[in-house]
Order: sequence, then structure tokens, then C-alpha cells
Amino acid sequence: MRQSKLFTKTSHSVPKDEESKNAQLLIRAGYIQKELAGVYSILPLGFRVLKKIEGIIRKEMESLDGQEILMPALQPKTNWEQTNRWETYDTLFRFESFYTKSEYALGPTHEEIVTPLLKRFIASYKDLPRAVFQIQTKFRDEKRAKAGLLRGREFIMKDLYSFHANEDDLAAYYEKVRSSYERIYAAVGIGNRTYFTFASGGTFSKYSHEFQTLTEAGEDTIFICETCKIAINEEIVKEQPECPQCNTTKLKEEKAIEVGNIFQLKTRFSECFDLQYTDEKGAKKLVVMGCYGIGLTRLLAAVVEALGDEQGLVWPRSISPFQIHIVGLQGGDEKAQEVYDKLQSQGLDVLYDDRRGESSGAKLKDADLLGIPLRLVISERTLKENAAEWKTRGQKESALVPLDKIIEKVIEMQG
RNA sequence: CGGGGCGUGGUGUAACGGCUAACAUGCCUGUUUUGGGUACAGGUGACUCCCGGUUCGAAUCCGGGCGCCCCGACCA
Repeated sequence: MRQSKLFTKTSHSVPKDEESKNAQLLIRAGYIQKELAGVYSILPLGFRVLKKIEGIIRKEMESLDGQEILMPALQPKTNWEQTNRWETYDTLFRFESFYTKSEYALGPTHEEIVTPLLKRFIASYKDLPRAVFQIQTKFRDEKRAKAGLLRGREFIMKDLYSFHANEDDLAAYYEKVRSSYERIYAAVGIGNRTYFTFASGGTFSKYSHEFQTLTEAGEDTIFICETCKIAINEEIVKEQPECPQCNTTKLKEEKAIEVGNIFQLKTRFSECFDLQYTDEKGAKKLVVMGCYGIGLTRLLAAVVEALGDEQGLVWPRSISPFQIHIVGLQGGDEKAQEVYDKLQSQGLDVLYDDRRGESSGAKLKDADLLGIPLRLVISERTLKENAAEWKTRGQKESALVPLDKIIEKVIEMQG
């Protein structure tokens, strides 16, 4: 893509109504735009990142035999009354139709839809296990939206629901999901600072598990066991905090942001909707359920919080909007164009800063702000060596690479 | 939901109750410059969030509303 055609622009100044690092950098770089408190438009560069994250998550969900569906965000009140959550779910968006006076919810989660949905198809033990997932916009009536994309009123979430014949099967599946989640966090570049965390179970069970990523902007406080590489959420740490695995009390307190959670719902919802199956002996039994969520927009923001620096965004290759940022400076435009065409024809994701009016300094600053992992500068100076300057975002050093070796080197880099 | 702060060109800010609402940035024209947000000149751009009140006079004071941020509470 040519940068001169991109409808978004970078901005020098930070919006005064945003304080969080993720919102400031993403808005300045033109990845997102705020529409309302806690509600953002995702612009082309941000959309590309989101799609990359989506791809990583989808691949893992499919490996868990998850079948992708899309359920409605608009949901009937009756289903929420059936689970007794119409009155009690405090961030539920509830509203009345202007014309019919019927009441609706905007889905913050989808147990109320997915459970009756699967009931139409599950009748026998032969129909189990099953897993479905979706990647969809969710709504929560937050009393206070905050911290950019970290806590919004509208956000994009992947939710997976699993259906099992018994608790053992659920437990085994739950472990598989845990591994998938760990691969997801590693793939988006925050694996080394994301901890499997023991947390309270909320509405459904005694405990649940979260994945928490260490960042200053985190809303949660967790206690890390360095030996086991797991953590405990503050909410379940009472007087004597200890690691549930090795029982040590040497725990390190840290701020973290919750980037995913997994719950064993068991029969909490199958009871409400009478979701039963017939077992091998002809007996009726309740289906056992699990649910597993990852907020994509929040995950994106968490990566920014964790990796962004003074100069701007820093993307891992796996989710960067582009793999390569070609910057043509004075005297290098013609060659830059050639290299761009060549890399494009190799099917590589390339952003080419072909803007003519901008000064060199402005282009280099913008490249840092946009955060694309590999920057190739082509200018009069590099062309004296018949080369391009190769620089990795986030690293100080750069090197000259001969123009005829670039494709080779890019392919080598991508492994 | 409790507390605090704030709404002024696209953006960031300034302006004692008193001249034509100022500065920077952006944008447009031209010249210039070209490896870390070049320089100069000219130009464009604001019913000062909305409604009402006080006053000879309101961006400024008062009341109400709407919106935004931060702290806390809450949080699948």
C-alpha cells in the first residue's frame, strides 16, 4: 500500500481527552478514532492488526474443533430472564423498542443464545462433545469506560462455548483451551509477560482462570509465583497468599491486564434451558458446559501497552499491519518504487511511504510512530552503496543491505 | 454510582466581565530545504458545547442540560 493513498494521517499532538498509552499512540498513528466514551472506530491500519489477531485466534479455535458461527448481538429479554440475569447482570445494556415497547439486551456474552441454540441439535451422547465460537462485537454498559481500548462499552470479542457429556470431558477440554490460549499470547508477542492466573469464579463456580499480561496500565493486581510461572488474582488472595501449585508464599505483586478468561460453567446454563442429552443407557443427563473468552480489541491494546515505546507503536511481525515499511527519502524515490513493486510481487505486505511533500525527518518520525517491524530506507545516501538501510523497529542498529539481496534477506527473516 | 477536573478554528493552548477572540500546529499557494517533525512569505479556518439568567456589555459570572477525562466503587 502507498502511504500517500492512506486516508488516515499521523498526528503530532495527543488528544487531550485520552490519557492512556494505548489510546494516545493508536490515535496519533491513525489506527483508531474515538466516537464516544468507550467506543472507537477501527481505521485501516488498526483493522489490519485486528485481522491478524483474529487469524491467530481462529486458527487455534479450529484446532480445538471449534466451529465458527455468528450469533445476534440483539437479544430478547426472555432469555435473560430465564437465566435470572436480566436484573442481576449489572453491565447489561437493556433497552426498549421505541415502537413495540418490547425489551431487548445487547449481548455482553452469549450463553443466553448459544445454550438454546445447541439444544436444537444436541439430543444424544453421540452429539457430544461440541464446541462453537464467534468473533463479534460485544456491548457492556460500563459505568465508567476507560483506558482507551482496554475497557470499552463496545468491543470485539472471541467467545468459545463447549458442550460435554460429563465434567471429566469438560476438564480435559479446558486444559486444551488453556494451551491454545498460551500459544495465542505467545504468537501476538506477549507470551513472556502473560500469566495463567487463578481467580474467583464469579457467578458460576468456585474458581476460574484468567490470563493476565503485566503492564503498568493494568486494572488488576496479581501475585506471581516465579517458579511455577503462574499467578493469583488479588481478589482471591486473603491473609496468607500462597502459590496453589508449589505452596510458596514468595509471590511478587504486579499490575496486569486481563487478556482472557476460561470458565467451567458446568450446568449453570444447561439447567436454565433444560439442555439435556440421552446417555448410553437411555438416561437423561444435563449437558456440561464451558466458556472461554478473549477480547480482541483489548488484546490489541495490551500489546501496545506492553511493547510501545517513547517513539510510538512497536508491533511483533505476527500482528503488524504491514511486514515492511519502505521509506523513500530524497533522491531515492525511483529506486524505492522499484523495490516496493518487487516486494509486492512476492506477495509481501509492504507499506511504501511515497509521500513527496514530507521532509525526511517527518517520514522517519512517522515510521517510528507506525511501528512496522522492518524499515527500509532508500535515499541518495544509501544508493551510493547501491543499498537500502535495514532497521528493525525497537532496535538502535541499522545496516546497509544491497538492493539485489533484499528479497532474499526478507524471505530469510520470515523463516 | 460517589468525588475531582475540563468543554474556545481540524488538533493543542491563550485571553482581568470591556477593542475585530490570540498563539502554535494542521491545511492551501509560492519559494526553499531534504537522514530525525526545514525556513520564509501569503492565505484558509471559531455563532467560544447547548438552553436560560445576571449585566450597558459574557468565552469569562449564575442555573440547568449534554459531553469528555481522572480517582474510587463496580466488573465474565
